[in-house]
Amino acid sequence: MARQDRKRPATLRTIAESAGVDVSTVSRVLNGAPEDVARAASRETVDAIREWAVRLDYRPNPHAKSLRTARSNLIGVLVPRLSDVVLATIYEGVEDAAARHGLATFVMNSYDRPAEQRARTELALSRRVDGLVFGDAHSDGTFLDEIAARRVPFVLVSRHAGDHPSVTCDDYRGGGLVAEHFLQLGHERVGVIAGEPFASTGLDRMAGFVDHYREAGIDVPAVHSAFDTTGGHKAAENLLRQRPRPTAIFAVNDFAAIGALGAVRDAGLRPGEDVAVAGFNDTPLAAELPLPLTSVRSPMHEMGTRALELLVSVLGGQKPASERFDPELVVRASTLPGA
Amino acid sequence: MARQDRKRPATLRTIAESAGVDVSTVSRVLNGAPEDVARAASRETVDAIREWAVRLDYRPNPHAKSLRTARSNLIGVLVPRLSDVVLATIYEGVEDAAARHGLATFVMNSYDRPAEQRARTELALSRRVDGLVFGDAHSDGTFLDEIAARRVPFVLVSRHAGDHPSVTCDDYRGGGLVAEHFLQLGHERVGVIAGEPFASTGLDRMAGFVDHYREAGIDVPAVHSAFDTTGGHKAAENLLRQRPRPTAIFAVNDFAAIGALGAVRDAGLRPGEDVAVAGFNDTPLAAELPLPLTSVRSPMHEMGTRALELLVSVLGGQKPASERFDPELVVRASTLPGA
DNA sequence: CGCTACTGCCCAATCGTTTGGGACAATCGT
DNA sequence: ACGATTGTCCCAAACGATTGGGCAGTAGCG
Repeated sequence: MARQDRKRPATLRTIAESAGVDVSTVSRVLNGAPEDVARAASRETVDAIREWAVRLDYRPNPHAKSLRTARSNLIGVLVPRLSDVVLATIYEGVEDAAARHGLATFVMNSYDRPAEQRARTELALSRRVDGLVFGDAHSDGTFLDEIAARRVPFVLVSRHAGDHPSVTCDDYRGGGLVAEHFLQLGHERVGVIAGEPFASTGLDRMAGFVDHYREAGIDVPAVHSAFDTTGGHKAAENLLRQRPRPTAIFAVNDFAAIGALGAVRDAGLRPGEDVAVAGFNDTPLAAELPLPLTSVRSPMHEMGTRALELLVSVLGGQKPASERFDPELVVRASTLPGA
Repeated sequence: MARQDRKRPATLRTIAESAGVDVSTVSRVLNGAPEDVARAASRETVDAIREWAVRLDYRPNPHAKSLRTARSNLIGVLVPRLSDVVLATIYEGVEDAAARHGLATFVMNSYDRPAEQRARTELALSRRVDGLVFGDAHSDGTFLDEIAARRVPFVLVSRHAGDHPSVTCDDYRGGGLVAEHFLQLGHERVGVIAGEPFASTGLDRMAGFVDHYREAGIDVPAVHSAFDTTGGHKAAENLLRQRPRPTAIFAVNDFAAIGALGAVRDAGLRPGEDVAVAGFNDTPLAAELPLPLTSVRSPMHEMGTRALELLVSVLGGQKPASERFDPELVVRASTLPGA
């Protein structure tokens, strides 16, 4: 009988003693591949062991397993900020996929600060993660190169950098879509709120937008900003000060766009009528805003799941190609004066 | 010399061999309390060991440590949805505090579904967490009682249930604040969007509001809804169908409030002028909305950190008292027709 | 000088798994 | 009938850390 039915959780040994076999046999039966199992014990022994395992409510001790196998099945995820719904959604995708692969994940905020990125990464490493997902890659800087040089398996998500494997949205194309839309509406005097200068998302979206306009022979002023409402607000104020005033503003992120709407209103102008505003990511809020926001939809959840899967293949020793998802323009009242 | 300078990470043994002492000595020096250290080795040995530790870039193997000590220093956190900025912010607080206490955390979504709550909790337990933080407590149901009966250390955050230790906002008072505000503005015909019927947050906020109005001799219709924009939108449509029509709506959550703003607009009414709308949580967006939203501020981040600290004291064998934070009304244009 | 009390270490067991290598019988092929 | 094969298991050594209990040598004490 099990020595300790109540006190401590069942171990391989408890089962082994109950079933009258060796712990190695139990281990092979409970965890081996089907063929291993067959080789490890007879039909009846296998059944008996399995029965005892459920009866004793056996759960393998992950620490023991990790210690022995030198694999933690743990993935660290770094994001600028979890309270940014975009990153939270991407993380949900990562976590979903990880669960399906039997991996555990944990997130940490880096606040887009290089020092924190380093510190958090070291922390993750000291927790012996098998790999990392960076949602906060900076396109400048050498941090990721150093990590790669140390042979740490990782992938990027949302932002890309260097030629490290990444899963992103085709941000350049997304910016182009907005430009196309604006041009169709006849906007010739426009501005773009470009986000942080180190994030490929903002940079690409801006570039796609600007390039498209340039093809139409129009130069577009861009101003960088934080990715939040306050950042967007301030940036929009700047743009609105220009003369002649822009009739449309593209913010590379929904929150910045909301801030821009606020700035337009504060300037005594009617958002959507006097100044069209478009955002990016098609956050759940965009559709429900008092003035519904035109935005570019990016598959955030899916990007997260694909990133995790890419990481799995990296862990498998492969060197997978980066992936880029197609964005989709969702037109709403904030760019439709007539509506 | 270390047998393997490059290949594998340094262990106590590597250091022991380098310094010419036993691993037990190294262990005591590196991890013991100051007095232990003094008893374990001479001044010079201690220095030598410490020196080797940094030189070899030693990081304790958490799996070995957890296996031996039967303590994982891991905390599981359950939330309805991480892409809800309220919960994400609370989690950030939890994570911050955990880091300060040398604990690691990981989050999981339960989507407020009992089956997921159970499954995720079991998962956390099988990962051998030291304790849990539930951000998704249901006030009905017996799940938490069962967990408590199993002696699993946990605390609740954001919502309370039964008399399990919890860290919440004084939601009842928060609801009262809004009622007070509405009454001062002269609203006699009002409605409340109450959120999910199993969440103490919504229930308390509604109760505080309704009770306050009842004291003024006015009955308030309440309608439950999901905590998101769509839920708020639908609920507001219902309320707006009533005759006479309410002149003010209290949504127990900012997202529901935003949905309500949308519904008001869709009904051909002017939000803030024809129908005042107030929310709850004072999400960063509230202030930046085209029509800034009156909301009740709750200290989300702080609630998270306090919850973790409460859990720490539970882990220390104590039975701490629940904590309730004071909310604060932030009045903005959505309830100020003249503004 | 004999006894105790430190000081400064080391030994060895233990946590729960995994895994290479046998051991011992029964069965098979020839 | 004899060696080879196969089916069933067991042994024992890790993985890296913690921790109770030694055991020398030196110092202090009467």
